[in-house]
Amino acid sequence: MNISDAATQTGLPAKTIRYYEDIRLVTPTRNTNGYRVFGETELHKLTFLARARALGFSIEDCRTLLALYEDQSRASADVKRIARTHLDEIEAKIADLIAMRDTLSHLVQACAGDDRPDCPILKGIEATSVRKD
Amino acid sequence: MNISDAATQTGLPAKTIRYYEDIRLVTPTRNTNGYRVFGETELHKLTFLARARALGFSIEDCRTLLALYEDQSRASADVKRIARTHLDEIEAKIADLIAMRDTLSHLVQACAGDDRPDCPILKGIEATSVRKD
DNA sequence: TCTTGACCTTCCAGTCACTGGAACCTCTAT
DNA sequence: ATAGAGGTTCCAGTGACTGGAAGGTCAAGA
Repeated sequence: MNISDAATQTGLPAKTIRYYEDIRLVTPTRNTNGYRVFGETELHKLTFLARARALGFSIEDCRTLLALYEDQSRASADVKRIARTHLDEIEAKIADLIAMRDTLSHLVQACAGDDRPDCPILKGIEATSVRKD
Repeated sequence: MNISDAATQTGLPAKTIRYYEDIRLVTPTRNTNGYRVFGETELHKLTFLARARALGFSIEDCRTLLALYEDQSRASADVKRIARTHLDEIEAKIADLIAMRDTLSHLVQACAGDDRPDCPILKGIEATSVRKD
């Protein structure tokens, strides 16, 4: 299977797959013509990577998770610790964004949005800081 | 006022302030010794930037907002449009993160997290895609 | 006066995870 | 034979800083 088929199968851009080989996340073999060949194993790994990335795991987390995925004698505690940490980071980001949204949506609502210069949004940026509970 | 005082006043790292000068967001004057001098105007601008950045506006949005902030004959509609667009992006990010969180927290809950290899998280990454409502 | 240490300066490189583009090679169909 | 769709490598750029090296400047104390 060539790279563009692998891209279609996994939903990853071909560029990204090449990048993943570059940083040694996958190791496709090569044809006599130099083209990458993706077998079932590499395709599985790419799919795993695509989904782990969609869950927001960093590349380095993905590398570790992939190693655990392939290690039949892993401890699930190792996986859970990584996932738990990542989950906490996601929660923190959500909280940050909600604080931003709340501040900003108040300001947007207060702004007439006409051709006059008076603007509660600019005043708000001048005066307010983002509240984190 | 020297850069470290400006940093303290605004809460921005000195490095960041230098960077903001580099990309022409602020234009402090210079002392005879070459040190940057921050007057009231530049300090105001830095404070405005720090707060706009805390609300998640991009640097380019900040540049535009700053120009509007300084323009006494602005139309508040211009400000509102930028803020509204940004607000939509924040909402989208929140939705993405909540989808990730929901998927991931289910997987974490299902995982025993002991020394056995059986792991619903890895299985979940293998099988599940992130649901966006 | 000299020295110490805390400032300040510039410039270069690195971060993260790709992405775009140039220049070139290979395969398939007409 | 040629056109077009694939493939390859390599280099540079993204956003918004951040770290670090190498060196200039200043105020206080011995």
